[in-house]
Amino acid sequence: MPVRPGKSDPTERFEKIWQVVRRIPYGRVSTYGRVARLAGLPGRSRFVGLALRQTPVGLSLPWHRVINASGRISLPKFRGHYAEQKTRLIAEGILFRNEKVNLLRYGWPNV
DNA sequence: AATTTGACCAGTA
DNA sequence: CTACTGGCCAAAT
Repeated sequence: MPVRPGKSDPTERFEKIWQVVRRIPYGRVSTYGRVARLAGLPGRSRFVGLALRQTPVGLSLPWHRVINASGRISLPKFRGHYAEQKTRLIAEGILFRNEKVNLLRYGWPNV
């Protein structure tokens, strides 16, 4: 029993985010803002980034399908998991053009 | 308890 | 295209 079920466990607040991310289809991407809205937390895109950073190992989540509203990967280019995220997206057939993804083509949901 | 941080975003210049 | 701003607000420090 890791944690007292109930309030002060922040992990619970992240679960709604994770549920939405899990629904992003293979070969498509979503944005922090869209995920926040679909999770019932409109305007709290930063919270999505936090939730993804806190993703437990073992929970296989398509975190790489979440990019920013500009179509770019929101990670430092020469640090972190930038390369891994890009590789995973390309492996799903998503094309990059100057480090950017066309959200009109790959964005989910459409609006 | 107070302050800073942040895998964001839309607007503006 | 880049750079900066104000808004956002829970989590982390």
